[in-house]
This record gives sequence, C-alpha cells and structure tokens, in this order.
Amino acid sequence: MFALVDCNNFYASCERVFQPQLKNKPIVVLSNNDGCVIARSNEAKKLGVPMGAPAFEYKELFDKQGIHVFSSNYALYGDMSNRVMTLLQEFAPEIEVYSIDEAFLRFEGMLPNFDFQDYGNIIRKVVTKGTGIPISIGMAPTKALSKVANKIAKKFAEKTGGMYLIDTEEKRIKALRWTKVEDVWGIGYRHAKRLQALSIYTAYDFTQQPEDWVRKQMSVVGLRLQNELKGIPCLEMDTVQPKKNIATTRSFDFNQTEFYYLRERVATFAVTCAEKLRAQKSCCNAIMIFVHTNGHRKDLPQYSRNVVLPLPYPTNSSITLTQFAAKGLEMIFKQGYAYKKAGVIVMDITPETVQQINLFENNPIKHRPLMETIDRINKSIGVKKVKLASQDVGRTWKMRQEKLSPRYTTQINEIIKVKA
DNA sequence: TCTGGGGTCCTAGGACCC
DNA sequence: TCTGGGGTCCTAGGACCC
Repeated sequence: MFALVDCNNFYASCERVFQPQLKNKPIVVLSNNDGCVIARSNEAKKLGVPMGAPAFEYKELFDKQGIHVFSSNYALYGDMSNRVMTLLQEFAPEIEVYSIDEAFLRFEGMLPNFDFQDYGNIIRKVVTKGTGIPISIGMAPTKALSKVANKIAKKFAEKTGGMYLIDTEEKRIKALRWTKVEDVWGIGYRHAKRLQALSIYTAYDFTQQPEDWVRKQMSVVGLRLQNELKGIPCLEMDTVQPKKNIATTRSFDFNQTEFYYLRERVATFAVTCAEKLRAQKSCCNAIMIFVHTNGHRKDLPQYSRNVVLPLPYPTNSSITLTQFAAKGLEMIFKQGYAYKKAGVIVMDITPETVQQINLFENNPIKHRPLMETIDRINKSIGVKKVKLASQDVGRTWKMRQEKLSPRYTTQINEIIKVKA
C-alpha cells in the first residue's frame, strides 16, 4: 500500500501558521521578484485568481477583494517542509520526499486486517497538530492510484475528512471514472489534448486502451502509468539521490543591457551552484551559461543563447566555476540587447570522492580547504557573508520582495513574539 | 514597468567503434 | 537489383512533474 501525503495550499498555509488571523481569508504567494502567483488559498481560488497570474495584472483584484499578498519566503517554507517530512517518517518504513509539499509513504508488513483508513486519520492529526499545516492523504496499491485517491480526498474534504483509501476493485473503477484524463499524474497538456481528440476523457477510458497502442503513442512512460492505474505497481519508491543537474537562474527586476551587470549575476549564480554541489558532496564536469531577453516584450529585439563548457577536471570550487561562467558569458553576450534573465546550470555531476586528475592541468583540488572554510564561516555567521570579489560585494542588486514575511523558524531575531 | 525556478526521463538520430 | 552486422555514446527535443 502506498500513500501520497500532500500539504494543502502549502505556501499559503505556512504564512497562515504564523498569522492565524488569516484563517479563512484569501491569501496568495508570489514568485521571485513578486512576478506572478504561485500559491493560493482556497478562498483566493474561489475569487478567481488563476495559477501563474501576473501580479501586476491582478493588483486591482487583490486590493478590491482584500486578498493578502506575500512574497516567497523559502527559508520559511523549506523549514516547515522539513518539519512535516520529519513527522511523516515515523509512520512508514519507507518515505520518498517527492516535492517541497508532497511525500509518498510505502507500507509493508502490516497485518491483513490493518485499518489504513484509521491510520491515515491519525497521520493527518499528528502532522496538523505538530506543524499547523493541513494535509490530505490518498492511499492505494500503486503510486499513481494514490495520487488519484489524494485528489478525491482533497476535492471531497468534508465527506472524506481529507483521507481517501482505494482498497477495492469497485472503488478503483469508480475513482478512475471520476478522474478526468487531463488530471492524471503523468498526463500533461499535450497528451491530454491528443487523448481527448480520440474520445478518451477519463482515467478509466485510458486504462481501456490497448497496451501496444499506449506504448507507441506515449512510450514506456505511458505504459507504466496505464499499468499503475490498473492496480499493477510499476513505479518504485525513489530514495534521495544526488541531483544530476543543478541550476541557479533568475529573472531580473528590470532589463539589463550592460555586460558588467550580467557578469556579476552569472558569477553569483555560479557560486550558488558551487555551494549546492558542495552541500551534496559532488563535483561537476561541465557548466552551462544562458542569457535571454524578455519574450513578452514583442516590441524589443529578441536574443537567446546558451553555451556548455566542459571543465578540465571535476570541480565544486566557487572560484573555478566563476571563471568558467565569466568565460561562457563572454562567448554568448551580445551588445545592444535588453537582457531579462540569465542562469548557470552545472552538469555531468560526479561524486566528490571520485577525482580524475587531468594530466595537463594544475592541482584541481587546491581550492578545497578554502571552500570548506568559506562554507563554515557562512554557516556560522549568516549566509553569503563571505563572497568573491566578482560578486555583488557592494550589494548593488536585490530581488524585489515587497511583501516578505519574517523567517519565523530559522532566524532568532525574526522569531514570533507573544505578548503577555 | 511588471509575466518563476527548479527538476526528471525517454526517444530518435548522428557519429563513432570493430 | 544490389550496397554487413553488430555495438556505444552523445545530443537535441519532447514530454512530464512540483
């Protein structure tokens, strides 16, 4: 038996934990730079705020309807997520943290008459009491079906109490007939359109299609999914593995035209990638740098390019990666364009312990003690206190975050105050 | 004025090997 | 009409997820 545990309106719920007066009030959370809506409370959804809505277009609605607006506070959401996941670990021998607000649990070794419904209710109570975050749970014999069950739990929260179990053939069929094909986990926009054109409207319809046809149209990915929906498990639990690519990319608050600015941004992105690599004890063997203009501005000339540079040896040194990032930027930067976004992606990641020394290059690991020291200092006195000179030492650059809430759970001076 | 930031997997085709 | 028969690796592009 699998369970999919999902936090309800996660970012909005995190904000609400520390501002309980916002219970039952509409809340939205914005993306970086306060660009567009990435999370909504149920009340905000009912008021007609769509996912991805540009904030500037909806400002009037926010004001008129008294919608509470927040900038993204990832320090808070990440910490709250860890708390939820830590509690969930107590309930199953295996857990897969699927995203910041979702986890699969796999149950094994339960007695034949084990009451999963009751167990799910207990998990909900413990997590909500321990963190303040409301959750929904779907349980079923496969991962894909537990996703379906979760959707039912959430959609019919009053009837289900936020926990739904698919444990009979009858319930499985009923659930699949209720699920629209475009809402199935693993069927995206494109496949949904194609399936609908062939009169395949529900998850149940999809399970009735011949296997070789599914295989041909949607590859083994689609076939696995079909089996999962039929109740045949094909998807394993994914334990935490080191990332294969690591990206740091940002849109700018305003268009940048100067090479000088972009070089600083790209250097900072490279440093962040290096830090992420060191945190997972990996090195990368290639680095990609990209820049592009604002695709929404049809009136401006457009330019978009990337370059992948192989590295002479595996590295996670901020210094080395910054140097290559600058070199890459020089290769692709063109004067005369208004750049809106840039990013650095480190690729071809290998474990730190496996070091192939290059015959013709100098000692590739000479930066390691320095990097360890920087990491240690930044950890003890606050992130990003020690920087490279190529970064924004003068703090010239800042993300727009006008509605940022305090980091209640990770900064001692921002901790919530309770008045006597 | 303003429109996010991450990830994964699969397939086909090209380039190469013997 | 005919033009071998295996392989591997890499990349771009497509599809999906949160």
